[in-house]
Amino acid sequence: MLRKVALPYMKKVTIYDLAKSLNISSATVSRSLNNHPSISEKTREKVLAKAKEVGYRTNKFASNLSKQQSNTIGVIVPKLNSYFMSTVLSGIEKVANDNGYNLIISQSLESKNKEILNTKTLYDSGVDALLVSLAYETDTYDHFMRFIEQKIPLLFFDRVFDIPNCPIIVIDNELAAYEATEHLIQQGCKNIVHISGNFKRNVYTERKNGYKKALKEYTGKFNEANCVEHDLNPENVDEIVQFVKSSKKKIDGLFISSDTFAVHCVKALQNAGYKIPEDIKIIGFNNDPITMVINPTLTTIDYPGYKMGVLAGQSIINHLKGNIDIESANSIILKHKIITRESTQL
Amino acid sequence: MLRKVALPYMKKVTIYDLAKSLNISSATVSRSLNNHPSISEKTREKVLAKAKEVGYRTNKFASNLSKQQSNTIGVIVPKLNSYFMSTVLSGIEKVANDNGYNLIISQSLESKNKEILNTKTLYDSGVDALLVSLAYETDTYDHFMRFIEQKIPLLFFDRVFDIPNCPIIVIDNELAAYEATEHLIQQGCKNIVHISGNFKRNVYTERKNGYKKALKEYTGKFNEANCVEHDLNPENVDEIVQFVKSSKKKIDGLFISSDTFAVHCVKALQNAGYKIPEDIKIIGFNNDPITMVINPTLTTIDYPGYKMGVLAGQSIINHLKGNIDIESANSIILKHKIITRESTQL
DNA sequence: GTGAAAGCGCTAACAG
DNA sequence: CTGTTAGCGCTTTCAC
Repeated sequence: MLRKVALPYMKKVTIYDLAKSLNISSATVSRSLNNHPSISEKTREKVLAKAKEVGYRTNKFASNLSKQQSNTIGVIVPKLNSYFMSTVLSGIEKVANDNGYNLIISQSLESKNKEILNTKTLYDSGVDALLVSLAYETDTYDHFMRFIEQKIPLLFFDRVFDIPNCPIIVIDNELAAYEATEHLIQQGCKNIVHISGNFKRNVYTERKNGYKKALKEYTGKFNEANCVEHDLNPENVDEIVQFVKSSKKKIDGLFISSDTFAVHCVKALQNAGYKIPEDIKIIGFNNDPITMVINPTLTTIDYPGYKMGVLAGQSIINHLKGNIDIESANSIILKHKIITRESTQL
Repeated sequence: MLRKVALPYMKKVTIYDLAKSLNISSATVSRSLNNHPSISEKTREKVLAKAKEVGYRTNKFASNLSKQQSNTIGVIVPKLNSYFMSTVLSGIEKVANDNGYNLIISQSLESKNKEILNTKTLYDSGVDALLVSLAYETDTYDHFMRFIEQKIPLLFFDRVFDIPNCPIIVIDNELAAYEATEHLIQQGCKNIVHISGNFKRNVYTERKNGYKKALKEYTGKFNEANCVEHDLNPENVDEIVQFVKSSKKKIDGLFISSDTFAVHCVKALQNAGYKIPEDIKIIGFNNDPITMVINPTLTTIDYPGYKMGVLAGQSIINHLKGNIDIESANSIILKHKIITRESTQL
């Protein structure tokens, strides 16, 4: 049987109710509730006590409507369910919550269109600020201009755009990639292949650059064909095995831009008869927990997700609270760290 | 240099502006914008066109204040950054977004107090409905009563309470555990130990029951001491190794309530000289992707996280939209599936 | 230190 | 089909 759901019925208590029962004005109640300086300690306490007694809860909509701000922060991420992203989110949530902000989280699912939609929704929802990590596909930033025009703080993290005056939080991907490649070279690899994501995204191009730089510096040689742009989808891991197999020059090193994908590569290559690290040395990226339980354990780049989230949250909240050093806020570069494990060492 | 951040300056356009520039009333504008049936196609189009032209965006606060509803759904989860939870969230987000709902997500971090706080915040934020998966610690449900009293739809998923009239979405943990244990028995295990989380939580007690049931049915014996209550924190995996080592009767089977922890157990036991599955057979729970890349691949119970999220979202939205079969809505039990892999088979 | 009153932008009952 | 109008609950000048 289908029927309409009953609606709330318990009468909500408003500041007027409080005012009436205390014989004061609603304005005084409001001020007391908000710790306005020009209110006597006595009345404030009276109000607070009464409020507590009757279970008063402030109506955010009325308050937001009046104040024209929402105390919520919007977040757009490519995917919720990746170790890295959920860790970042966890950090953002922590500081947001500690500072009395709500979070509205949405995922672009790597689609530019969805990202644009998310952007609209969050704008309409009246978020006070927006935190975003870009979708694979996104190659323009018109949809963010609305926020910039309205001076709604906008911050990119990890997968970022370089928009003037728009702060970003990243790691030094180029340097990290340089170190990863350097490590492989030092381990004796003579033919290192780099497997990465969509080169539209800063993180992947920068890593490619680092890879290239290390190669040039150490060997003087760099072969564009050794940079594989891939969707990093585990289902397509066979393409990598094929690539390795069919290479004329024996491949003995793999620098892969994602731990999860790297781990699948390890598996697939082992199944194809390759020994890791004897035949091929492999280094991943992210320091996903998975890297420690696989066999062999995976050398990787530690990438501080939680910290990135915390910093993103803090920066934007500082910004919102108005106390920010504008000059220095434009970008934060977090430290990464190479973690050497069995997959690159004999 | 520190200074206040500039505030928005672009004039917002309201329905009054639209009304004026079209020489109609604001009510008509409002109706047009909301596709009210009793509005002529002509005016509606006129309004919509104008709205688009001037970049009108509805003010949610005013609308919510007036309608007394927010179009947002609150979610409380123990942790954002677990494979399972982020997958569930991904599912919830998908349907919420498709149906024009926003999501406010918060994490309890397994703490009852934080959960209570989250509960308050979300209530104050005026969520239309609440989706929750309980913290480890939570053992009372007073903090949810507010929602029930106010008839704000409340739904639990995965880690649930049995509150009258409160729908839940779960899997049949007992049956799943039964099957897991049965599988180990059939593989020849004579002394199976169960390692699980806090037995306060339904998911863990139910699994324990299933384990017990299978043992009783097949062997007639059940030993309480073989049920290990553990925090499932990888850092404490040594405790398990110790437990196994010091057992008088040789342990040859392990049913572990969490894949991530199981994987760490596999590693630690291997390091301690045990062969998996030769010495000890191990089965996990969740079908986390990690199970497929570890060596040996881990037998586990497939646990449909994304689907759970989608269903949770759909149920609650159906509820909100008023078209729900109240009688049948009280619980949804999703199908699980045992996935046998190398860790339990010779 | 406190009160009166004018909004904030939208919705919905009522009237026509 | 459209307009008038009274809120929704809170904030914030402007007086006193």
